[in-house]
Amino acid sequence: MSKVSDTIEDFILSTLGNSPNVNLSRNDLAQFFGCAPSQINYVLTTRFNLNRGFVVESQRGGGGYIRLVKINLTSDYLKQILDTTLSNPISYKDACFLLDSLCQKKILTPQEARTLSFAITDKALSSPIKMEDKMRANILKNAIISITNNKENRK
Amino acid sequence: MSKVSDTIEDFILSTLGNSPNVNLSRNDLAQFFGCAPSQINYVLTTRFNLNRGFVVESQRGGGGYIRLVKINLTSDYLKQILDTTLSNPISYKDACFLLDSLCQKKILTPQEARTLSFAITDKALSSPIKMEDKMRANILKNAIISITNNKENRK
DNA sequence: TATAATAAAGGTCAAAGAAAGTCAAATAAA
DNA sequence: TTTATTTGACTTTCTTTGACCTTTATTATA
Repeated sequence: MSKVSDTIEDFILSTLGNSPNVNLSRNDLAQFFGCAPSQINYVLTTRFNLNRGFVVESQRGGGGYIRLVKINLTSDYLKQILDTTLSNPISYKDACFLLDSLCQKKILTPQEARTLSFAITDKALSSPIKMEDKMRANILKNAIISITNNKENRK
Repeated sequence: MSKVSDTIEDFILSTLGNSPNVNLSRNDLAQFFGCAPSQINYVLTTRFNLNRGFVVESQRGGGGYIRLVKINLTSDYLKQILDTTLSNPISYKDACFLLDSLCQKKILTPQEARTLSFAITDKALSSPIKMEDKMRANILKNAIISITNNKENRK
């Protein structure tokens, strides 16, 4: 019983294809999937956020739209991620999406991303005091800095 | 009078069959066996834990699920390491030596070892309560199991 | 033409619903 | 008696829905 949100996500991803952006209509999508319009917003905020490498623009009123842009500013993007996302606790799921997007932006190799994803599961970080998310952010921040720095030095 | 937990375990094992993973619904299982949902968790933690070669993933909320992944450690050497060295706290230095030796034994690739070494520095693990060594052991244990298992599955 | 009303988008937020997780008490088995 | 199992109340997480809000474009009117 696949979730509607997942279906919508897949649909948007497929309409996006390889192009760097796409325009959508919130109402049309909601109509098409027989859901509340606000569910489209839910999908956008949970699936197409900065962590996952997307920016959402929109316009209200007649002829309004929602525009999805895939971001690709590698070094600025990375700086931003380190300063924001990874300066706060982060859940395993969000961390995986982040790793994935860093991978697509060639900041990490798929193998590095995969290895890190294994190093930061809740189980791996299980601690008597509840701070897995905090540890995870810290580990990723340090690891990513080390990895990218290492690549720089090899050039 | 065979225990319900054993019956559930058998059932899960048979639905798993030879495939490396399976998706389950906690509520459906509980309903089917006429037991409390939490008993499913009991079965999972007692019968499908890391020691017995399983990893459990799950998702709550609408469309939630429980996913069982079977791991298989081929190397006896690795088994031993996980049961001894990595069942105790380990310093950064010792961890690096261990990663190196796993590398020489082709259990990890150099890149994997390097990535992990970045994930387990004292800085990455810095915690208000002194337990870096313990965290480090745990992270390595879980990451190495995942990595090696993943290689198996790709064969 | 300038302005006011209306329509046509999209946005927000909180409540309800749908799973799974935790933990401790009660019970059963060894 | 000790250990393992079973149960249920309570919690957390994720999804879905709907009522109400804001912004923008278009249309009607003075």
